[in-house]
Amino acid sequence: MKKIALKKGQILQRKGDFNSKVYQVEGGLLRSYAISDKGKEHIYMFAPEGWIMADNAPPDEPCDLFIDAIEDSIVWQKEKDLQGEHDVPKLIKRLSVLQKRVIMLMGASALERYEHFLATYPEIVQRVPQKMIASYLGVTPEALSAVRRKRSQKE
Amino acid sequence: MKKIALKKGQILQRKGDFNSKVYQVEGGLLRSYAISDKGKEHIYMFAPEGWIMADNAPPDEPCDLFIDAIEDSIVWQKEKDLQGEHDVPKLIKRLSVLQKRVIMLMGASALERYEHFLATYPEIVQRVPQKMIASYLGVTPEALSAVRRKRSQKE
DNA sequence: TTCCTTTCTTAATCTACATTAATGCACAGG
DNA sequence: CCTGTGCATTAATGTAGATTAAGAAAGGAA
Repeated sequence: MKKIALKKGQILQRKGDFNSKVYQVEGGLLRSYAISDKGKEHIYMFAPEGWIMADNAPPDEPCDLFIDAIEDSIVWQKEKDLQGEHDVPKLIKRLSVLQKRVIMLMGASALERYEHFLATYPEIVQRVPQKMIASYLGVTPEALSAVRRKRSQKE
Repeated sequence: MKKIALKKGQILQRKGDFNSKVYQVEGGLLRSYAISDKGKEHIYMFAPEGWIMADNAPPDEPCDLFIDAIEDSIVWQKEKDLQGEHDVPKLIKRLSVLQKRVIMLMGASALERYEHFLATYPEIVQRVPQKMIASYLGVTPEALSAVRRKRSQKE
């Protein structure tokens, strides 16, 4: 277990790395993202203080995600120990959350995705640039801007 | 561990059930699906013989998915034992697959999704009605029909 | 401060997919 | 056998969101 201090923008893990670690965020804000074959960046998740960030790849396979710091951050790096005190209920909870996200992605409009983001990450809306929120939602910054305009008109 | 014989169309699990089970498919074909608040059906996965089918909900939470039989089927029903011989590497593998699917869903066109489906389930294309494939891909049957037409023209 | 780069927003146009509707087919029940 | 019901396909029209382009606002480095 190792403590790591990160500068904003610093990369913690690259796609293709083996033996990816688990990061417990003590302060700051991380993101993980994939880069498609067309070169587009898709943010997979955010992790503010108190959250866990990890690629879900098995340790014998290369990981799929990049992880970097959106703000200066402090994280604890842990090994993914296969055996041992692996918290099975926590793994199942992760599966459940992912499953819900898949279901959501299949049916939801840009507006609904934005509402879902707000519900999932209420504390970080102000700390993340719009274009990253758009990337997380899977829409363009222009589309997100339109969604926000419509929302603010209604209230 | 209990053996269950299912008729085509028979429902094995409903959304909202607690303590959902794990099903090992010995023969036939199952599907799991969600129904959105607008009443639309989204197929989450298929499970032909040899596959495992389960909702990923923790046992203390209601599950999200319906499971039913696309063909007459035989399945083994197992409890989700929290403790005990839970296969952690297998759980991690499931996470990894789900993560890849999320990334795919965020960036892929209807054509790409169809290619992905063919790669994932090569053995069942003939056994599943088009409209269910469309539902799995998150597009309408009409859109799938157009994709298939384009593909066949090219080759 | 000034300059430069990046981000956000607005608007015009384009495109993939949804919706609606009509038609042809297959198969199940009488 | 006829007749209904559901499925697949095609074509038309509609629409959410992508793309392109331009200008305004915000942040960093000298």
